[in-house]
Amino acid sequence: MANNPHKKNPPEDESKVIPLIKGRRATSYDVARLAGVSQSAVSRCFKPGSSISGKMRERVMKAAKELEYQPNAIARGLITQRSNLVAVLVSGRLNLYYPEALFKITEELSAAGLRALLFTVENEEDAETVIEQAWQFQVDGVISASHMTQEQYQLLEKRKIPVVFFNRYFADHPNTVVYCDPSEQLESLVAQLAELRHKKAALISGPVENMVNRERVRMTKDALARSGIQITAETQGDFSYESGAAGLQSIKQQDGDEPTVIICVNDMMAMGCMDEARSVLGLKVPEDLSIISFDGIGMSQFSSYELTTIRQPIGRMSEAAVRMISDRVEHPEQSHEKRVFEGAVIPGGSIARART
Amino acid sequence: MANNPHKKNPPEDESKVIPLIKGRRATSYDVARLAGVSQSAVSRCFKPGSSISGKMRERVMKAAKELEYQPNAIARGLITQRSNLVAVLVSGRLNLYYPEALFKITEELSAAGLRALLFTVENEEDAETVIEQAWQFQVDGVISASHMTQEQYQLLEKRKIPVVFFNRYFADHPNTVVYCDPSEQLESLVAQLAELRHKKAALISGPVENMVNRERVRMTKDALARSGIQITAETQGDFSYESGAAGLQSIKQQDGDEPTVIICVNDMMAMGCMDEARSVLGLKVPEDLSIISFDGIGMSQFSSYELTTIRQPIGRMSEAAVRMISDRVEHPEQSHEKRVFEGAVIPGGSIARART
DNA sequence: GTGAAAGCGCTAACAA
DNA sequence: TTGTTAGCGCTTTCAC
Repeated sequence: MANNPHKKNPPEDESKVIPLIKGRRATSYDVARLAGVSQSAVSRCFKPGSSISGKMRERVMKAAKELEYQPNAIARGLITQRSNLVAVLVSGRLNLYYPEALFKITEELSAAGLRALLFTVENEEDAETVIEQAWQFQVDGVISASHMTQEQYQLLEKRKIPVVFFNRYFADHPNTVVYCDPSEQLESLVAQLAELRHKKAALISGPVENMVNRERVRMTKDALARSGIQITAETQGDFSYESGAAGLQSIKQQDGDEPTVIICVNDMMAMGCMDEARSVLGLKVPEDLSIISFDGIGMSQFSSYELTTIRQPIGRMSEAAVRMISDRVEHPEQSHEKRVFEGAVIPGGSIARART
Repeated sequence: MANNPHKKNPPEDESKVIPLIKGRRATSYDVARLAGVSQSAVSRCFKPGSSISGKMRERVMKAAKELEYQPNAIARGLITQRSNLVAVLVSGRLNLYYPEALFKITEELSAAGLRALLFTVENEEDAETVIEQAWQFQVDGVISASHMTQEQYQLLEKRKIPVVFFNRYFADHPNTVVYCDPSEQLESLVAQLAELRHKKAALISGPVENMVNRERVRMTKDALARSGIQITAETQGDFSYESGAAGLQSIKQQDGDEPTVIICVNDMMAMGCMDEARSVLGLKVPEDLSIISFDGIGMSQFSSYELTTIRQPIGRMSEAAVRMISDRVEHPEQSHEKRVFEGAVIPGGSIARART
């Protein structure tokens, strides 16, 4: 080990003191030496709530400023067993709705004194390696807005790493979750469709392994059944714009009665669907065809679309997720909690009275 | 310090050995003890390229697997002076084009054995605190796709933290940059406009402090001048959809001849502009009004828009940024480099012969 | 309130 | 090839 400036402060063995050579980062020892105090005093100055005299604090801070000293968070993490790092797992592709949540989560984490270690997860193997990476980096917690198997979750549990799920959860396993339940709003939206004389609907769903998709499909079918609206066609997309467009084509090619309304599991597909209806099939939306969907992403309200959709309160959900993860980091044995937010209907302009 | 299982392996002072109590994370000492080897042997097994016998490796790996041991990256970072962390600075709001780059960068970093520590930066003060945070966490490097003052950059330089700028740089200071220069493509696009008989253009620019904006404005004016197209109106937006719509209104209210083409500094504003033209002003695009812009974000090609725009090769740029940052981490004294990518015209369908 | 000393879990120089 | 040893920069008892 080349340059070891310290270990025991005074008596100063001048021959061994490395005088902050160029480029070397100042350590608490350097500050202590300059201020003429012990290293532990320096440490205390940078720990909020330590008992320290004003005079001491002043001296130390002056020296610290002079040396541009900032405590080394890595070293601190090593001893406190707290990295202040939170792994944030998102799936990069699909769904342009996650960026909004991601940025909000990052900001909130920052405000809570935590840093976001970002991981993109596209599939199960990714999740596997990401979990190992996060573990190696001693993350204090995980916020997962991406796919994860139950085994992977249990591994994290076993390792006592708190996890908060964002818009997904395991029904048969206790876990901490922030979630949006749009069922009430869907109910009223579907009732509205019934009033508008819609009798036949088509459904464009998302990836079957995706929980948000499954839930939305389930509640849509329930609501439609209750309102006496029949599903005449159903097709599966992958949440993307293109798959929404393709979905409409597939519906048109299916036998059975023409639907008067298309229900898309997310906005992105609804936009694809709407564009396809207008520019390829020459249909007017909403006059010839109504469309509703879920998410309420920003672009769904651009005037080309003005989707009638059910918005998730992304901001509050992100805030809640961060609150929950920092609570769980502080109190690991705390019981699980599920925070469910309601959706909100954005009236938009993509529904109208059914063509008869 | 409650549980200290080690310091010196054999002779095993059984009274002091803590037998991996529940929940305690296995350390290299635990593995060493179980495998009956020295702790440093364990360390070597996890360092690629260490000289170690097959037999030893096998024994150690078996024990490691049994204890689910993974090296502690934080502790490793403390001694190697390499955190393997790279700060990624993005500006959250505005511009939905950054998410694409962000996810790509994260993936590439991951492939290079580096982790992305994500920071959102909205203004100069944010940048200030973010830089301090990054410094505390001993990041090996910074990829900045957000605002940063020259002083802030110099601070990072002084601290010997390599920085790669994404789509921005300081002209009067050496720095490492990945950049997209769309001027050639713009030249040909403007020539095309001239052929289409456009004589009067309006410009919707972005925030003046933004470099990409300034560059695009400059080269647009140059190109227009060379092609003999006059700028009859100019207005400033903030890169957002809404400001694009407002920009068009502002242009319409300005005195002077009606422009036949609007040039927007990014796609998002162009989309707002197009929607405003169509749905509020009742204009047909491109028949009544042509629009061109910059970026080539995914949604610019949705059939509602089909913008004629100049795409940035985000994927290659992200890849380059990561390559450059890991090079600079490895070789800090290496000279600066600027990698400039060309744009690519997406023909789209938002330009036509000028109305006369 | 302050300082001395003991590590957090790891790597790496050195010796064997 | 393997083990011993000395720290990386910090926090935290424990005396004083």
